[in-house]
Amino acid sequence: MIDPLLAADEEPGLSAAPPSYLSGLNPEQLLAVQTTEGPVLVLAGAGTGKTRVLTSRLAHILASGRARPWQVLAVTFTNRAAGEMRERVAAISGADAGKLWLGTFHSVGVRILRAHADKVGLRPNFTVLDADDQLRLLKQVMADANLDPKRYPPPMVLAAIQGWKDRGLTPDKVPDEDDRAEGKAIGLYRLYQQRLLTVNATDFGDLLLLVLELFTHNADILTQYQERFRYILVDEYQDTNVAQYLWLRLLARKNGNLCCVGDDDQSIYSWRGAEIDNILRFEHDFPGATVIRLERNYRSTPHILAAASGLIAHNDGRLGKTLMPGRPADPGSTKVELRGVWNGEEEARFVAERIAELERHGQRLSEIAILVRAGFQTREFEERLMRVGLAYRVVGGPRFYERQEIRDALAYLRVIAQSADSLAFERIVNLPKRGIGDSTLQVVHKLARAQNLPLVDAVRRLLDTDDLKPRPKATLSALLDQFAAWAKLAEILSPAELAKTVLDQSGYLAMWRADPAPDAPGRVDNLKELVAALESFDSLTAFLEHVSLVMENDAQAGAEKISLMTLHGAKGLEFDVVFLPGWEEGLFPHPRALDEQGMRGLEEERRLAYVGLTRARERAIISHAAERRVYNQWMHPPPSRFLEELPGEHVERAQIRGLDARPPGLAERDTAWSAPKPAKPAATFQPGDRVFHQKFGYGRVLISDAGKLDIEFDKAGMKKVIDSFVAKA
DNA sequence: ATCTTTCTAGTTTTT
DNA sequence: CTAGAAAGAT
Repeated sequence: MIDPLLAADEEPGLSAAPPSYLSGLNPEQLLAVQTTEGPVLVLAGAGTGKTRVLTSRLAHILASGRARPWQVLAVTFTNRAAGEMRERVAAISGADAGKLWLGTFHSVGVRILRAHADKVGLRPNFTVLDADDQLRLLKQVMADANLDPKRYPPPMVLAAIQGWKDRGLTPDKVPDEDDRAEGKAIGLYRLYQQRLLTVNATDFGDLLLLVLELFTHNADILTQYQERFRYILVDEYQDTNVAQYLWLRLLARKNGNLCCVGDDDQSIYSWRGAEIDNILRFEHDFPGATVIRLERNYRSTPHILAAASGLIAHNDGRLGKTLMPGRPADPGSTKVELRGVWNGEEEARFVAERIAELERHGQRLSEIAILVRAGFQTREFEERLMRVGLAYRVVGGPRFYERQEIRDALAYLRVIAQSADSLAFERIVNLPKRGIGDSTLQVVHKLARAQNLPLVDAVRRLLDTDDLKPRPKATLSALLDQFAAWAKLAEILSPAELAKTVLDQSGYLAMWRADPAPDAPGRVDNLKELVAALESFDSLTAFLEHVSLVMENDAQAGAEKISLMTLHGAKGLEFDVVFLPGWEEGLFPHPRALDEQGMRGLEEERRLAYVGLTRARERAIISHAAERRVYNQWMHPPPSRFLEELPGEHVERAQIRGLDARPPGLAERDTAWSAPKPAKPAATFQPGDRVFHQKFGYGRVLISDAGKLDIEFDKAGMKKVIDSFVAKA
């Protein structure tokens, strides 16, 4: 309901005081909240109160009676952001925030798609496949097409398909010259889409692409949504891809009330198809747009702000914002701290010691974060923190729903909810072991492919023939009966009860109980946890959708623990103290980003560094190691080029040394030099030995003759090498 | 059909 | 190094 008093506030002269949700906003923020009509681009620098503006704007639109909750579409980038926004809008404007169309692009997409599934060839209970299933499906399609996966690596083909989907391209719209895998990829894309429809499933990209298709081919449906959504809000606009842009354009075409909030300096998802041009071109795409800049930063100390600004200034192609300190300079505030260490181990020790020290001075652990470039870097810190007894949590680490036993259990539920889900069926058809092996499945696959059937249907038909051997046939027949029985049970049991029954009767739980492996009990526990998680859902489909779209891992949020996460994962968060380890060439900027994207890649890495720095309120502590072991290989990376780009007057080197001198701490810690890596024993090599060479990588010895080796290297081919240059692998 | 061994290839970020 | 696939053994 609209509060008439609040609505009256909009009438000039009648209002006694501005509504409470407007108080405390600075002039730019206020403008961003109150400019409700027409296209608006809000360029919100880090820490400038973006979330506040978004929620106030939503509240304002609702409270002023401009729209009812279900007439507002608000899309965010993460589920976390969506949840937070819903909560805050509810707190400000009271009722009905639950009726807002508020969620990620993908969750809004799936909602629309389920309502009109028939229009795109799906049934409403379609499954959303995760990355793993996508790849398996593509591998099957490629096998059917007799394509050698060695020659055309499935992950590359899948990446191409995803890239096309991100750009809103269906198979027939992909230009021939964009084809990959020697002209095979477009055809595979088409077959892959066909197979998805057959098994009544979509992948992530489809949640955007198919909605786009739905809208462009059904003018009436498009109109319906255009009229419904009177106001559209988009968060993190810099990370939208082309498909999402086209989506928004279609939906906003009618009334034009599109407000996009973003920061071009924080665009870090180009590898996922994000198109930074979307935000750079907004004024061009939406003529007459109002552009509002939020440049007053209330989060970080002036030193941190200046360091981050100085760094990002090295990027070209920015819209240009200048972050101004919104809080007074505190004479006691520290500069950005920079620390060189000997190796990764010492880095972890340094960070842990520093944290312990801060904690002694009253710093809360929940306000400390260690932000790394790549997931594997967390391990060293975990080990150290565990050893010294500092509580931590890894945010976005291995996800609960991605564990093997959970995926297996989910596969059972998926088949029950949607029998055509062939990927799920295949996963559990022989789990626990039922004697259904390759040869049997081969027969099933052949029929399924020939007739374009889901696997279950293919099995059902084969039961009437003699194409299957008697024993597997009987087993499959029993299994299908079991599935039918469970499907019936699903109608009367709660999802949690159903899951319990299925895990029991299928023998899946018993399988793990009987497993002597040390991790088996943990898996049984996880399965119990899964059942517990199911209890808060009243429909199986709702739960499965939650699993596929909401990959959150926020169970322990708020606990008094250090947060350990990737830089990507930290976007949108803030902490008192932020550690930024691993600022070395070869790690950060990540060479792969450079290889694939060149200058653009470097700029994105720099933005990532910027995001990292601007997470910090009080302290940012950067470190780099002189020596690091990566995959069994010692690297001696120079410090990251980003270090030189930080403005010197806002940075404090912990110990004064030249950037490329030996790392500090070395002279004091003579152990580091006097006991370097154990001296290489003069190893002798036999033909057939696996060896490692600093330059040529791994290889195999073919001939060994008086210290001279002929080696066939995996990558570099045949080389003659002196034996002291290689080590046993 | 399933278990065991051998080999190879891939190593970032995530809705 | 390690996961996953292929090949070989039971």
